[in-house]
Amino acid sequence: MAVIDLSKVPFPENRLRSFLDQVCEAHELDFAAYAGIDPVEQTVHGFVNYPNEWQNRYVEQGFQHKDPTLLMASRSIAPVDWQRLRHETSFQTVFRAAHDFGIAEQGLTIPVRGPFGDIGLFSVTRSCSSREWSLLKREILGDLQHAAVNLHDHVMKVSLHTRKSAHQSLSAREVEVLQWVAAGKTQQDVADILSISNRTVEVHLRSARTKLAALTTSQAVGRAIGQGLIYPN
Amino acid sequence: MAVIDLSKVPFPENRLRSFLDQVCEAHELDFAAYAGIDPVEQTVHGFVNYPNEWQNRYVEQGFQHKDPTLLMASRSIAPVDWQRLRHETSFQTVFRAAHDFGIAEQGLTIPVRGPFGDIGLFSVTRSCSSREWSLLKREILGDLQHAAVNLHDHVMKVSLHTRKSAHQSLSAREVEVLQWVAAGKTQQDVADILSISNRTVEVHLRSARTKLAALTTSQAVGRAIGQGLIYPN
DNA sequence: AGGCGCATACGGGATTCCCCCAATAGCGTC
DNA sequence: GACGCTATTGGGGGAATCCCGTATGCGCCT
Repeated sequence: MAVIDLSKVPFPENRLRSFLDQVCEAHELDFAAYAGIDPVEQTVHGFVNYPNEWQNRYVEQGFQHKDPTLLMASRSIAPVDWQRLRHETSFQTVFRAAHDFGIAEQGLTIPVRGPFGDIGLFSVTRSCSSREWSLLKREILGDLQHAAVNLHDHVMKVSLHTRKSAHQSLSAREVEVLQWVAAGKTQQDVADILSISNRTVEVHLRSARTKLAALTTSQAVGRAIGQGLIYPN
Repeated sequence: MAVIDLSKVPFPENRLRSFLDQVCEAHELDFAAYAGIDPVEQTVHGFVNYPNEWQNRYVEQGFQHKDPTLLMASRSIAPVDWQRLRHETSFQTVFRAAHDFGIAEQGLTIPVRGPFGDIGLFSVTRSCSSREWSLLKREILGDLQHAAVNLHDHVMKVSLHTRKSAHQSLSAREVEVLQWVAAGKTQQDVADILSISNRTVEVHLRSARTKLAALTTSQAVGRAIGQGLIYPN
């Protein structure tokens, strides 16, 4: 998965970086970071506030693949406080390294999801005691949540044109067929249900696989569910 | 600024209703409503604050299928202010009817998405001028966002729990195989990847299908994703 | 009017999957 | 130690899928 650092892009995206600074300043935070995961393009758009040295180190070590804060938050609905991850070994690995760059263990990651399986992860950190942290958190969590949503909304709107070219949606018939297949029907079953030829069913499936860039029908079903095109059964 | 932290409230079912009341009271709102859409079970769990007469009317007329606030919010990342929907004919239809029940046109709907395609829609209304509304909105949007996330998180955790208890879980190996199949690998591919026989892969798949009560592997993949056992690729 | 996407239908051949069967070895539990 | 569960491996045969095509009609858009 390619990691694209938006802060180095000569676009108005540089405003995003300064937005992070504003958030930190307004809420007495040390650092903030955003990572937007685009499931279609398999890319991660990120921009952070952290020291450059730590950014480099982070990517060098491939921490984005094992960072428990990202893993946990990408499966969660609500914000994830890093304190709850203390006991995990991967947490130790990443944060022992982070400590050398002045990054504290107090922090949280807020996940935001869009309608196309896109995920935004907004993290903030602050060096302080646990007590202070929990007080501060209660006070600013609403604002952070709001900021996270706006951030992700903005980033996704920006990369909407990219998505449109890559994400061709399925035809109504293809969705219909795929939905039945996901419900455990064979091609012949679907043909009977829809009163069409089993050959035609196969054509629709083939087309759906192509559009979803799936090698097998099973993968196509998984992708379609992941993108909310069909519902699991 | 009063913040009701749902994460700390242990929820018996009927508390959800009173939580809506608390939100309204804390933020000077008239009504609040939550609708949780579970794509797996094809169900909608709703809690509202509205007058009972309006609830009945709403469902009678099938407004949930044309209500533009729900349609728009279910496609959006950020909160949707109802003012932006004024011009739509479906908005007129619904809100002309709503007006007779004392429900104002000032309102907004906050969408929240979970990792499995589940969507929560949290709506609040208030009878006031546009100016007042936009001022109030700016002040409480963060808290509302926070409340929406916690609400959805809680509802989904409850329904996930009931779901999990009903299903037997797969073995580690079965999950592993299924995850690779969902990634588009053939049985032989998986066999090579895991350095086992393709026959063994097939046995695991068969076992997984049986446990998931799936007729085909595609359905098993769909079910596994729907239950959060594996992740779409 | 022509181009394009979609839905429909058909075929042959290669591949894969699915289901029946049986067997061994490890690991934890009763 | 017997029992149960899991992981592993194997064969054979039939069914289904997948991939390579071709072809027609229909609607939409420029």
